[in-house]
Amino acid sequence: MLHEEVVGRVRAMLLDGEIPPGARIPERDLCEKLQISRTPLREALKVLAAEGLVQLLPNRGSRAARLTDKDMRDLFEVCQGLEALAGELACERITDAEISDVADAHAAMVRHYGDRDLLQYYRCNRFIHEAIIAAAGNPVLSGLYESVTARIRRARYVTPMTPRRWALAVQEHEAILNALQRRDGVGLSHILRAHLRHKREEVMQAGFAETAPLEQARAS
Amino acid sequence: MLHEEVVGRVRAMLLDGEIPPGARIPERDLCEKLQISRTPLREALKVLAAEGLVQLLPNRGSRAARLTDKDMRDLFEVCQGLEALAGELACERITDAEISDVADAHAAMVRHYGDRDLLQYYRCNRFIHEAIIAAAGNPVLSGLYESVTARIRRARYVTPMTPRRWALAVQEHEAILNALQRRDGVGLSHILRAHLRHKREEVMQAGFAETAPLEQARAS
DNA sequence: CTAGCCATTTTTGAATTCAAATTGGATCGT
DNA sequence: ACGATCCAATTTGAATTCAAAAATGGCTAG
Repeated sequence: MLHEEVVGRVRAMLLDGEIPPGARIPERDLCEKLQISRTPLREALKVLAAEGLVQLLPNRGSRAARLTDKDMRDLFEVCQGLEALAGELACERITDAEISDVADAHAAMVRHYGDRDLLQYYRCNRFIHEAIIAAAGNPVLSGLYESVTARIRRARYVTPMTPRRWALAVQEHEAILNALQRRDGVGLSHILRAHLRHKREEVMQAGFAETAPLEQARAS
Repeated sequence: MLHEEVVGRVRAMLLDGEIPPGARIPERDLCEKLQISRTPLREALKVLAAEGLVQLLPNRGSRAARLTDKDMRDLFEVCQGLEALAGELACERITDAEISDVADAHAAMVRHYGDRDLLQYYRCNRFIHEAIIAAAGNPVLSGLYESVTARIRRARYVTPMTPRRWALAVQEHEAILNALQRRDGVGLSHILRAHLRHKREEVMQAGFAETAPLEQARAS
């Protein structure tokens, strides 16, 4: 197994919650689960610690990082900034074909909204946002965006969505597509910022913070 | 030596150019220079690779990453986005005392401009930008900014500055301080974007890209 | 019966060891 | 003499081993 693969596997376990936030990570167990020795696993853990997904405690091993309300706010704020930037750049660089792809995804998303199919709605939603990032043609930006969104994804897609919020989100997405088609970079960046701000308010209000998960439930 | 210390030492060597861009990194040599074994060094290299400072070649070791023109453009663009975001947030959160610090640094910077003391000018310049980032009160943002600026720092501060450009930069900094004192977030973010765009044009025009460093000069 | 202390065990951190891949050079063939 | 191929030596990647730190459990004393 390649180094990057180990990092990817462990990252997925953290993001999927297979290793829950705050849980200790016993190297030995993970090693045999992944069928590797401790050396490559420890390399991966250090990389993930630098990404903010893992917390290293000197001489006491590592834990899955836990997001506080503040962390969540900070991540959303940065995400807002990155998407706004991506929106501006995308309007300068996106091709007609790419706009067409986004329009298709948007149409599909609106259909799923009509069906109240939240899962498929989110799939299209995510595709659209990622397409805008990709259209910015800036790998540094893409990398940071990927890293930031990965950490808030669960919160973003698990928070219950009220009919009121959902309708607003769809409306905002109409504006997003519109600005993109007009290649109105400044307009798009404003809409994206507002869109993310609303999403953040939604998530923060739901109080998703990964606080105090109790070290471990102990069977008595 | 602690893990983070190893990462820091090697990062410094890369950023200072002690290990020049494109140079191969012989693990063995670095190990004895740092007085550690290969295991912790390799952990550090993988972390630095994730940061984009080191390029890992499977089964062929690692090299100090080399920035192309495109990389430089991408990094500056992201930096622009981050500073713009920080500017907006800072205007909401900065204290009067912090504004006062920035004003002092600005005054000192203008004096150094008058003396044509580029080194001291840059010191104040950097302090101001970092103070704005810090005032945003967002550690995620600070971390990304630190990582991005570190990679372009040499280009940013080594590019020769024409009198024309320098005067413009000082003028822009006047506007930056002014917007900050008025707590005009939108205005500040616009000025910062323009400021960074000009800096980027300056650097890109100077053609700083770290291209073709010749594998190694060979004494015949 | 509880609290505090010490020995044991477990787990982490790092050096060493071992295997695999690559590189450079030498030999052989054309 | 030139080129291809094979072998040795170096270097990388990962497992194992060793040492140090922390957690655990038991023991004794109050």
